Amino acid sequence: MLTERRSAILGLVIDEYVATAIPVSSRALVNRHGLNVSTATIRNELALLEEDGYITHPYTSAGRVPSDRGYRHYVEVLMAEEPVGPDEQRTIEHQLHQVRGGLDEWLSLTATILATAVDCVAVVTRPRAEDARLKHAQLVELQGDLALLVAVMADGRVRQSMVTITTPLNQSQLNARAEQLNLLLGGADRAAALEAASTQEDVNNTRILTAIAALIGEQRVAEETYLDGLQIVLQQPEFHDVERLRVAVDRLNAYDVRGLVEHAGAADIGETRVLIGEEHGDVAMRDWSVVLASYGDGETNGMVAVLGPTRMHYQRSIPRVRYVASLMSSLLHDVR
Amino acid sequence: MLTERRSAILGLVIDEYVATAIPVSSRALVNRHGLNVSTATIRNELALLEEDGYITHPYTSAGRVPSDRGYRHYVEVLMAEEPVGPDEQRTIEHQLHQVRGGLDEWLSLTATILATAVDCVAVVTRPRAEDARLKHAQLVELQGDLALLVAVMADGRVRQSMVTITTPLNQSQLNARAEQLNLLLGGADRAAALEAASTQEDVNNTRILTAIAALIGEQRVAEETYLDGLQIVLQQPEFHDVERLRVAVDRLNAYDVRGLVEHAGAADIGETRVLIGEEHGDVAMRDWSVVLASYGDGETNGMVAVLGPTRMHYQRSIPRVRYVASLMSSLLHDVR
DNA sequence: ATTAGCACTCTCACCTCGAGAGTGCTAACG
DNA sequence: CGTTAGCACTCTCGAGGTGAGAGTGCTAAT
Repeated sequence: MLTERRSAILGLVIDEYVATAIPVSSRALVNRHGLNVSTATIRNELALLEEDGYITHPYTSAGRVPSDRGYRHYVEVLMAEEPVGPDEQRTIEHQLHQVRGGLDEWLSLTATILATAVDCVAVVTRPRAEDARLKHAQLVELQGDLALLVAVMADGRVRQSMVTITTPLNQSQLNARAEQLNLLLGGADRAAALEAASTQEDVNNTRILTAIAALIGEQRVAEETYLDGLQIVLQQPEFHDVERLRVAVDRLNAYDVRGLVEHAGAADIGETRVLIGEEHGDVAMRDWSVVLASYGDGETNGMVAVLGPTRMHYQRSIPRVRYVASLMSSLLHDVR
Repeated sequence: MLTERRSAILGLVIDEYVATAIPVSSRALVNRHGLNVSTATIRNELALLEEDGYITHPYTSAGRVPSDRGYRHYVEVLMAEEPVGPDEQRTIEHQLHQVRGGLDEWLSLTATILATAVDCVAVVTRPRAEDARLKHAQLVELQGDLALLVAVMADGRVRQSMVTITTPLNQSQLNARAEQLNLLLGGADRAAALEAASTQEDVNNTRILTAIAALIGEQRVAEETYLDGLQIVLQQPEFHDVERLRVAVDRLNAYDVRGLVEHAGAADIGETRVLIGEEHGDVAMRDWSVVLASYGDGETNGMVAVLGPTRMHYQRSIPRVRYVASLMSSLLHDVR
């Protein structure tokens, strides 16, 4: 059972540990929070909290460290979110409005801003329609029998690939051909494009349509996720140790952001998901937590997330991830 | 003066140090290379090499470590390149032919292959024409007064940006407009596009042409350089120390590859440049060396480079960088 | 010019040891 | 019965000390 007092003590333990990264002792709790009980009483409570699995012991005579379960309780029950103050909002919006370039630059800046705001690794994915549809295809003459196919998707993604044409066509012929196929396809998804490809008599049309289908279905993690903050998170005291630092660098390099999104499921817009330690399924990342939110209009969506040690400042990171996601939603809305 | 024997000894010191990462002693040299002189003689020679600045001493009683100057002499005079054997060639070519996707995937795979082949960080830049020229522009209707401008460059780059149109145009009107501007521009470079923009009566044309000019001139490092091997190079013994490891991660994240290319100058196709330690001008990277080569047809060029500690296996890395660059040149030629 | 010999220097790994931080338990207290 | 003082016990951590080992640099002999 989690009495009220015990619960409050758990909150203090977590606040303290998050702030210092040092296992917290009964004394530290009494001294630094003006409790009216003795350290012995606190020790009794701590022992009970440990029995219930909310905290642990690195070794017999060290202070207490929160467990995944402890953090979970904290995030769901105890924590008071630290709102994004007006100044901070202004700073973030100001930085975002600096962007002169396109969407990419915007997304990558967002990752940087978020990373510095919460001292974690930040990940932002490019907005993407659930079911990808073609908006417009174009063919550009390259050389001889080679043409460049450029496909613009309904969500604004632009993709290209090369297509070999059996008989060389000049640019105006290519234009005509593209126009013809655009009319034929008119907002097709991948399946429809493949279907169309299979019913064509003309070899070139089949090739082009197949290539279009491939582009519609294509997933390119590298170009669709923007990431920053590796150096920042590695400053955290948990990485003062060589081995841990090396492991962290390795892990973060190999870390599969796609897997993360899939495991978290599509968070609803406005909602924030928190995955603590082992909760996100990846054992290799058991010491890491993830806070993520989706943004977009429900049709075309992207994701904003931060990745940090389980000893993360949830009070700050959760509202900030939520704020940035909502900001992205509205900016995206304004642009469209 | 660098007598023949002294020079040979320098070679041995470097071979030894490159292999072990341990400062090399007079004894190690005599034992491991069957020299017919005593350690004392070697010590005398080492003292003279040190006087001339080819090697140094971490502290009074440690072995010798090569200096930048020592490596430079080694690379230019002493070194025997380790050729890329037929097996290795086959493996590399085989891996490269696996690629199904586009140029990007190809470049990123190249970086990975090179990184594992030489145990360094590998950098590959996307081929790019010296003076960027437009090949074809296209406008796609998005929503209301917003259109997506897609520009294909002569070197195959595809770039997009949004353009606001004063009065909404439907897709076929946009097509016509694009066609008109394509005819007007016909392979223009940035200056010509700006020139054309300034002489237009129509506001929309001016906007579109200005946007095209911006796209032609745009440099996007993130999307034009492919990098791999961070984890690999960090395995090297020099990074067993926490502080060095952290510094290396920081540095490599912040490292400005563009600056590197600029400082190295445009290496001629077929030529390999080596920048050792402080030679590349960036003090922060004084412990790092760079081996780079250009590839392409002289018009449309890219760069291949590896980045590693000055204690790099130059014998392997130089021929491998050269080989990969020439491979890229011919593959690029075949595709075009 | 080469070399054996030797004194000297510096590092590194290892050990010990005591201080300090914390806990857990017990017995007493209101 | 919850709370608390007291105390024994455990474990870590840093300081200091030490000896072995690795290497050099010098000198004097060949």
